[in-house]
Amino acid sequence: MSDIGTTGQSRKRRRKSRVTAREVALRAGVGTMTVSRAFRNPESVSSDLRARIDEAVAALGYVPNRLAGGLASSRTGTVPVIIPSLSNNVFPDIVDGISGVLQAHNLQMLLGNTRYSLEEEEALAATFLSWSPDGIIIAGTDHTERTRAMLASSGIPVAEIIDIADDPIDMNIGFSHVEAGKAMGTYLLGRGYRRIALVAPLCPRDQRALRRLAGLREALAARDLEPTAELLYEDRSSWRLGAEAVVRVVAERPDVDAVFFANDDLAVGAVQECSRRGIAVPEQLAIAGFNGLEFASEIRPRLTTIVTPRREIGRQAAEMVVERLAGRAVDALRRDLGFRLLVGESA
Amino acid sequence: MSDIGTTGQSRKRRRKSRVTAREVALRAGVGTMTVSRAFRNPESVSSDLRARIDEAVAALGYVPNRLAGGLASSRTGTVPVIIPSLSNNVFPDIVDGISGVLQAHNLQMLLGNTRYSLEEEEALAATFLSWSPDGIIIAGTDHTERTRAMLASSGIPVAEIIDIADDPIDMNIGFSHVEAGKAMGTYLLGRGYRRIALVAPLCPRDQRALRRLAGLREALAARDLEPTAELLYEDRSSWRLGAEAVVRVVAERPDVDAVFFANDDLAVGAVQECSRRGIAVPEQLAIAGFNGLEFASEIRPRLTTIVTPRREIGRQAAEMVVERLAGRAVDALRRDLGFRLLVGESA
DNA sequence: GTGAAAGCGCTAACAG
DNA sequence: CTGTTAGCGCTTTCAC
Repeated sequence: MSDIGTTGQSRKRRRKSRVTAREVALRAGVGTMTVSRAFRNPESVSSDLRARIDEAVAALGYVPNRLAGGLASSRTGTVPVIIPSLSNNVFPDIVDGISGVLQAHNLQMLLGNTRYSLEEEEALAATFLSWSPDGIIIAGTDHTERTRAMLASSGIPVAEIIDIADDPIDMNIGFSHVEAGKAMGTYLLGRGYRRIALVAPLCPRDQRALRRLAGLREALAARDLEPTAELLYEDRSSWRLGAEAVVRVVAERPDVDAVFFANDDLAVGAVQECSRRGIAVPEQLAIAGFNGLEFASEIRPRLTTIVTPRREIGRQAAEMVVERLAGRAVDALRRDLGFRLLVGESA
Repeated sequence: MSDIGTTGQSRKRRRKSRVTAREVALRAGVGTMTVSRAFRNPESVSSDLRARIDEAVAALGYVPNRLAGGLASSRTGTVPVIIPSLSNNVFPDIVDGISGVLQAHNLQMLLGNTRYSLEEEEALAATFLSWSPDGIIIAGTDHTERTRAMLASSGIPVAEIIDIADDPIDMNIGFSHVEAGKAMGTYLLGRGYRRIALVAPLCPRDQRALRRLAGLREALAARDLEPTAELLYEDRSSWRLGAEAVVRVVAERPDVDAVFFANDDLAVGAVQECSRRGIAVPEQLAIAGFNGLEFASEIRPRLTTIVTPRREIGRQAAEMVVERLAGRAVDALRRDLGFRLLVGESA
């Protein structure tokens, strides 16, 4: 309607119909079916025809239309991955693990970002499902009812990752955030800390972070203790936020002897701020983090934290999906990969 | 073929054909066309029919098949984004900028990761194009011939981002990495440093990092100087790598008075290592980074670095694509967003 | 405002 | 190993 011919920059709205398999077939003097086969299973076509097809494909610049292929075969070779965030360093690791496996099996990964919103997650799930994916990997085990229903009735392999649930939709691989929090709590108590503060982001929902806190509280409760202070932030976790948080904690509750941060970003920011303010870590204040990101061991004092098997979670989740797609049964539908306490010098 | 009926976990290979628009139409007592319209432009359907359709959709759990829709309309509402890495903190910022805009315009972002390989980039481009995207955003301006050809002939809006080129495929938005490197070089020279070492990752190719070095070399050359040392690493950049690099530089060339790291990760690792080894920064050794990531200003001494307009690049790139799709001409096809020297205490 | 017909480009299923 | 026949489920186009 508003093509600006003169500049040449406004391309034709109606994309010039691409080269089709039939054109290739005509040029190569074969049937379209043979072209189709040559693409998906070259061995199933005689080398003679294959050569002629290859020539035609190259000459015409043919690119198969996957929409048509998907519509006809109802297999698209795509596996959407739905995660809450990209900036959180935790997810790139997971995604890397996933993409390596998928790529090796000629599956295309589609990435969706929920920004920690269950509503956006639901919208993403619906959109992705409307693309007829072969399988789907989704972070977390907390979803809206509709999301669960859609995924459950989709008929494709669904892998929920990072957290573990009692009633997964289908496959589930991760570790218990409650147990991890408890482990850290037990460790801190074992080191003699008693007045422990908790700091976590309250992203509209980061249920997992909250579960870690719950676990820590459990550990305290087992000794008839409770957190000396709790700080929940709305903002996205960052070093700066951790720095601010530790300052607030110390100001409001000078008696606190240890702070558990729900993630390493916060914790590292706090450690740095302490060193700037001359607060001795861990003598005056112990600091613990969560995730075991690279930089946690690069600062001094090294951060005491929980290392999570992120890449492995991604790898195994993708493999489970791949196995299913291959028609093979998956031996363990629910896998708890655990975690590891990494004792640094900060707590 | 190998359905394992007993466990129930091996779903039917042939997914039970989903609810179609016709079933909805039958139930609502309308034509399929009306169902289609009700979905895409509710206002164009009488409220009476719309209500009946809504009821049927809800009752049947109808989800439109986008493959069929895309095939028929040749518009899919998708915009693939091809980037070299996710773990590099630079890209999440860009992707965030992009996704915000796309989401607001009901476009779906598809993310592809090249791992800094032009071959993988080519494969990704081909795959994505085979999904009939509405537009495409791709990091960098260095591509294989075939990638360029495919993108150029695709007929859709193509935005190359982060770097700027003399002959972009279509739209181009970013900043000059050469100029940025030069700016840093000029700054370091202005501060009196003369024996400057360069450290960069030699990811099978991170042309942009190399261009930053080239720019710095230019600045030196303008004063008849050249780098005192150059260290190129194959591995992925990390704090650890930066720490190792600075140790090597100091060991091999104790006369070096400043080190330019091609990214902040390396630089921060180096600063930390120096503080551990008692090397005074910047008195004994000045350190400069590149990108302006959050943590660069959270360590002490604060890192001197170049802040790049990552989010803005993503935002504008997406907007350009959106404008094009709306049929409007884009005023500036090539945009240099510049960069900003952030002077910290490290150099 | 609504519907009927005719594909979009590919692949499943069969026949040869 | 190769070709033919039918669609996949939607949207375009054009009547009504």
